[in-house]
Amino acid sequence: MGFDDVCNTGLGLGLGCLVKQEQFSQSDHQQKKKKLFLKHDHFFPSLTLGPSDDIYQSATKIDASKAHGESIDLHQQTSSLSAVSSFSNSSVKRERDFGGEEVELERVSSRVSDEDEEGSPRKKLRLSKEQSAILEDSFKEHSTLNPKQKQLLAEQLNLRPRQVEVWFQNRRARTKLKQTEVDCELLKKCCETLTEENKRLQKELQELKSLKLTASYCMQLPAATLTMCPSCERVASGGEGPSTSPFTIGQKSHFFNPFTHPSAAC
DNA sequence: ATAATCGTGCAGGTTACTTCA
DNA sequence: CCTGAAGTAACCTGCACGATT
Repeated sequence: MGFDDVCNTGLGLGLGCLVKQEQFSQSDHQQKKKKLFLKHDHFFPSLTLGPSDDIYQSATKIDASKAHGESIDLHQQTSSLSAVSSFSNSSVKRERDFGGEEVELERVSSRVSDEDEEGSPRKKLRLSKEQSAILEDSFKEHSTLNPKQKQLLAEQLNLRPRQVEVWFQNRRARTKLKQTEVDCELLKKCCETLTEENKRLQKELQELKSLKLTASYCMQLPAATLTMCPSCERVASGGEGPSTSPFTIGQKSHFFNPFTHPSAAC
């Protein structure tokens, strides 16, 4: 009935999530991790990949309020970043670039405390509107980064690769959270629809039961043998067996619908 | 061929900071 | 000015996987 029209999901909570092929052609490493993506990251939510107003609202407001231009903003962030670097206990790790040669990249180890020698708490920069926009564009292209893309983005944005990496991780998490909320809302609606459908069917069942009792009483026949077809008005007794009976109550094709045949009642 | 080890990246969760109503 | 909520950068932990030994 209307359920599919309302829900139109088939409860298949792919729910508008499409497999994004691009994700599987990011890099050799990511191709190798295809299984992992299939498990975790093969949905590409339709609602959250565009620049989400609520997500970027604050950043926009910040920049609008600053009104000093990007250069100042970037400069502030640069100094902020250098401050971060100074206390980040930056362990130098080696990341392979695509030529196979190893490039030394300053990298904040995620397993190392982010306090510097003085024990000052971690600083937190705010990405500028421009930086956010570029990151967002990149995320639209591919929600994961290979090392070279990460490095290029970091250079372009004057950020550390680690910061780009973290931004993408957080962005994926936000996307997933949004999608989960959407899915949850959809499930709620489906649940409500199913509940109503269930109520309606229960009610219909009750009416059918009472109708059946009334009909059997009027015809003075045992309820078990009542097999009259309302359309052809032929009556078959229960003793004739299902093979010879043109219909039974249980047979859907001849099932009497009291709602479409109200005049057939006694 | 197989197991152990290492490096890396990710998801999920948390913390700490910023901004704003 | 104070405060709580929301947003988010940065971090931690555990896991999976591939490469190397």
